Amino acid sequence: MQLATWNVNSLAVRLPQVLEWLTAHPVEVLVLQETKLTDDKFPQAEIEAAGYRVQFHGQKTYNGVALLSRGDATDIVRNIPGFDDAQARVIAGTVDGVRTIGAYFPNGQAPDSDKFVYKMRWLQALHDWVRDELARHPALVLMGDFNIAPEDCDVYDPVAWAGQIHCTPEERAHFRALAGLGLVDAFRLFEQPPKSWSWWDYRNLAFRKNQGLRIDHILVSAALQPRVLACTIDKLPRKNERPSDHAPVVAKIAVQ
DNA sequence: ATGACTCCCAGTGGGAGA
Repeated sequence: MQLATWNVNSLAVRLPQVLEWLTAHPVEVLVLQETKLTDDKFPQAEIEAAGYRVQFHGQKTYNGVALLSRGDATDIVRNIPGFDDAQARVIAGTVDGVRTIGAYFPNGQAPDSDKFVYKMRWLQALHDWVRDELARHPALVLMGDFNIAPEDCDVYDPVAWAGQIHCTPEERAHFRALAGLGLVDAFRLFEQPPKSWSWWDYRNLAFRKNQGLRIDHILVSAALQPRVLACTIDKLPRKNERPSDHAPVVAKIAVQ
């Protein structure tokens, strides 16, 4: 089975691209971030017409997440239980025996900002919740827009980005803490082309110059790791006429 | 270079994203 994550930066704008991508890549699971739609405006009928079930959790203007699946998704959770949050950032469900968590991690804006403080609180709450989820569901995938570049090799200019948002030691420590729960970065299980990014700034011809960051990730639990067959970033949608600034990340997992 | 682009809600500009 294939699972994918994609920050679409407005599903209202990107729905045609998502449907086109699903036709070419009929993955079993796709989680979306930054849908930017309240639930009453979510394009449920169009997605179901494409052969997917869908769960969603959105709000006006910002954030918003969705879980698309071929099979039934059960035990749906919206946002982090016990963490009071006005922002719609998490959707989880169990599909084909795999506990699937789709998340839009806070951006954090700048290390000295209130938004960074929120990002740290959110990361701690996510960590504690995922630890509990793993105890209940050994086969687990945590994927989405992490807004963290875990290593310098995930940054096109690590010197310029040193200490900047997405690259601070605090954010990277949180990423390692998630790994410490027994989760592994599926992308790094395989040899990858150097300068592999999942996001490129809209500005300054960044995509054409391949100046980007790898901040969208698929983390798999230890129980699932032996079943991971591949993990790739699909740059093609970034070449569309009106692209999201993020590209989809796809993992292939052997069916038991 | 406190920029650049895109989205949203707004309303002929500004916040946020990363």
